[in-house]
Amino acid sequence: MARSDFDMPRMFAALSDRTRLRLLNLMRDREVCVCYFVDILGQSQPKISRHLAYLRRAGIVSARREGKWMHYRITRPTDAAANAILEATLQSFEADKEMRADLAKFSKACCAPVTIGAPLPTQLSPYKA
Amino acid sequence: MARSDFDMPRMFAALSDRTRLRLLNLMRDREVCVCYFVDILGQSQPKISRHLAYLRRAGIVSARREGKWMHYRITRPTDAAANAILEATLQSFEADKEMRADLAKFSKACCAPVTIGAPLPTQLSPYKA
DNA sequence: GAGATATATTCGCATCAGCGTATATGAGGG
DNA sequence: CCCTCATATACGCTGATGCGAATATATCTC
Repeated sequence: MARSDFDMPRMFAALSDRTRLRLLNLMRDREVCVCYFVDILGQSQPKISRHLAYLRRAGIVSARREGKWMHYRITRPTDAAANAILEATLQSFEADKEMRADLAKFSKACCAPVTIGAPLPTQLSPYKA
Repeated sequence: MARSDFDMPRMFAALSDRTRLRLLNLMRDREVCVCYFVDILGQSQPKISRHLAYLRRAGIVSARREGKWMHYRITRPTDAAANAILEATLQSFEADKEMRADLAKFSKACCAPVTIGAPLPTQLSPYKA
């Protein structure tokens, strides 16, 4: 059930940036290493890192360290409404050209014989509706 | 179907403010006159007006003039995903104490023998899921 | 058209977001 | 330890946002 103390405006603020939406798109079904974000979005590492921190502060993603690498994944909000909103947002990416292109680049990067050097992304169990 | 050129970040930015969410809550099933917003939220008229303008620029609400009064109502985005997000957001208000209190004040204001002086809100046909 | 009412806009200010650049932290390998 | 690599954070700048206060616009009434 929904918790009335969830900070909805904060979540919306986190979603109000194109770069952050692209990051979420890449994390939709898997845990992703920061270096993939940098490579695929073609943007500076500090910028990516800052946006990931923003998403983390909003409670939308969580991070896990593995050696030198940091893996980010989407954290499902405990608030039911927030979760529904996030799900609808993620679904909207399917109709977005750039988002699809990002995912395509992602598959390419992960299937290449020599990867970026970072560990391969971990496929997560599919979300329950 | 979803239009890929819809400005999703802009919509999220519009939703990232508590005051604007409260305005949307009051408009959920009806057209509402500005003076009701001012009365119920207990905030200054320019502030309410500015937030309504923000919502309008984001394409979430539209306005209709009736004499001296302006009536605002929610505009359903043509983008399907945006519409789903907006719907989930509106539903989330049902679990929110302050939102419910706002609606209660609203009923009271509209059922009072002498209203604020503004025209009564127009009930809109229920939205289709 | 003068006054009253409802609403919108402007202004000035404080705060915050986003960016590039530079630097700090943290882990691994010699 | 020192070096390197991956990532995070600090700094300084610019532009946007939110606010109260004041002012402008639009409509109605007389």
